[in-house]
Amino acid sequence: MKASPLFVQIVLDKPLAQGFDYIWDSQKLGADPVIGQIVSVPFGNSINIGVIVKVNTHSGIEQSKLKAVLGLAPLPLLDSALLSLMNFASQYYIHSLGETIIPSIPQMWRKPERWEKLRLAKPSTDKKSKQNDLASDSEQLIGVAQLNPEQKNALDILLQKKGSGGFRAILLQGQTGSGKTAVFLNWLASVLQEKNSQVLLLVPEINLTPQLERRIRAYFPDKKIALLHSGVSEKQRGISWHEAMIGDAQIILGTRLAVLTPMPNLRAIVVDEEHDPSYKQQEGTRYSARDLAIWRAHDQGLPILLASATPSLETWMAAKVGRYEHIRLDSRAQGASLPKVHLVNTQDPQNRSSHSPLFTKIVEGAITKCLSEKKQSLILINRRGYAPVISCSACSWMSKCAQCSSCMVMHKAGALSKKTVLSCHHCGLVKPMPNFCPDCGNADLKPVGQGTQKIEDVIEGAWPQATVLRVDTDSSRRSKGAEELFQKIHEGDVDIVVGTQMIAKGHDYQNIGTVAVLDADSRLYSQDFRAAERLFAQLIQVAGRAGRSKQHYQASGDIYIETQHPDAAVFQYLLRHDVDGFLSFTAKEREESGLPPFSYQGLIHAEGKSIAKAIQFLSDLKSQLTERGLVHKGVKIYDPVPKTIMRVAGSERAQLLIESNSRKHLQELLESIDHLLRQDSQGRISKASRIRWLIERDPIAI
DNA sequence: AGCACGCCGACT
DNA sequence: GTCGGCGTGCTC
Repeated sequence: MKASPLFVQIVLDKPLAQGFDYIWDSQKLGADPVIGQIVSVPFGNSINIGVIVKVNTHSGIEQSKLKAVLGLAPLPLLDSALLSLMNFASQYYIHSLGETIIPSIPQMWRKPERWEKLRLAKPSTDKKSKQNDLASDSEQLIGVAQLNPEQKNALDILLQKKGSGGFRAILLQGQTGSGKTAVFLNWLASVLQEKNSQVLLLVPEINLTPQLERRIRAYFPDKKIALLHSGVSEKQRGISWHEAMIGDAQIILGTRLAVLTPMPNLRAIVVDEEHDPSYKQQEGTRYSARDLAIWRAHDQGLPILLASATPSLETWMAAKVGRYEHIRLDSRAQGASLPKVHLVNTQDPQNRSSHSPLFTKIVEGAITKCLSEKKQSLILINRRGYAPVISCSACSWMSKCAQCSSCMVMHKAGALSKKTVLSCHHCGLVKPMPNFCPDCGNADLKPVGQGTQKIEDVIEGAWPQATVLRVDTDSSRRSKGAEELFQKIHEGDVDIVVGTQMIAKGHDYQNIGTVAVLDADSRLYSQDFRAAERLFAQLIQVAGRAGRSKQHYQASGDIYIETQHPDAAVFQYLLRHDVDGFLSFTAKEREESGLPPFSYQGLIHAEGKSIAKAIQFLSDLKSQLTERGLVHKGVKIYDPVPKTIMRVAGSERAQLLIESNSRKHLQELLESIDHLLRQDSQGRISKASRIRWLIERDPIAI
């Protein structure tokens, strides 16, 4: 051990750009300081955890101010590969290194008072036996032998050794049911043949899809799997993360946060449903797990497979220009054929239903037919609750939220609470349903519009003999979670399922005859330029549910889309299941308007007591940037605008969009903005105007 | 971010 | 007289 005093620089989970120096007492700590060590330190008047990023023999800080490192986490070092990923994420997403690293460590390891206990705890060894129980559920074991020629070909391409660098990015594009999962599981199996190797499998928010987990357990009965998603308990997450970190777990299966897991022997990455917006973190360091996964693969020289039926335009274009390899699966693997898509024009008075303005005769007919054939129907409506707004029939009162600029949604008794309530979906405020208009006292308050609850009522009225099940966040919260609801559907006790987008995600249904999407337009009216892309992906996914069937001879299902604009491109391409056509069309549109992926974007969020102040803050920022000559040619700064939902939980929000044809110029500008704003801020709150600000790179919702 | 310190309004 | 508002500055 060295005799001269040592100083370490430590980063903390604070919005402070700099690290802090501490004294390192090798004697007391019983070890030399090493970069990547997780430690506990006193900071202010509390104890924090941090990570060593530098080791020095001197410090620029006055000796008397320095405190000493208190303790060491009983964990291996964060290795240099992980730290380089963290550094990149921190810079790219303009957040401090500490607030990028620390939140990626599970809660369990963030409590220094528990370290001593964890240090003493003997490593668990009896985990493997537990896994084999689940493996008995071998519903979908597909080995190489069972792959169809197309899948085999895809696997062959994946198995080819390409070059020596190791990095490969491959888009595996294939419609639902084409057997993408079987292909990448076989590929991962071959990667895992190398002793101790690890693979990372990223999935969208999957708390609802233990199906994939079961399948993987069945597929890899002798491998240890680390699960890292929101459905896993905090304790288990800590254990899984640790198993990944020490190289004990070979398969790391998780949602976006799993991309930041230390994995010493990582050999391959799969990002399933790579287009899914849930890969973008919407708080803290707002990273895209898909993009970080690609960066990580590139940095570590690994192959990465991006799988999707409806690739994001970004990925699809990269494949088009040859930056990524492109493998396609075109036929449905298990004999099921594509569902027939029907566009139902809700404008046509002939189609109008007597039951509800959201239903059409065509959809009703399809459901009735399904019922008689003993098949299930899925009805999608993307609105929770009974009615999205309540209005007074006498005056102009509407159920506006007191804290937000949105309306409160009526939830009938039973769903959110025992009584009928009004609930704000933005701030969570819940209040009793008023009996009289708060403005004029009129007793006639009318529900306007329809949510899942209302549709459930309508269906129960229209088909009294049918068993109806509602699946949305409300109903799955009341039962033991969505899984229980899905179980009911699988057991066949349910004739008609009503739900939000939730029912279309990841679940395989075996007996669906009809899928109906009510009010598909509602998502097109959004300002966001990606609305159509997202709707298309969702509809293709929904359509996939209709066509899935194990029985070869069973006719494929039908999907009915209710829209006022059947001619819209998104529906026309859907009609033909033409994913590439839609993406080409969208690419052309984006190119003409200079939108991503033909440009790069950053968004400055501002929130404060009044919208005027927030806008003023952003206007000032904009003019400062121009005055200081920080805006390159090719960089466009839009005018500040109020957010679509301007008020949330009492504070008012605005945003400033920045667009650039050069990644580099955008990055430089965002860094300058961070620098500039930090000068007059405490943390991320401006001193002068009390505006809380945030810089977001590559926003997905504008 | 979290927290302490510090200087001005309506309460026991 | 004081409890407490939040503006200001600091944290190694």
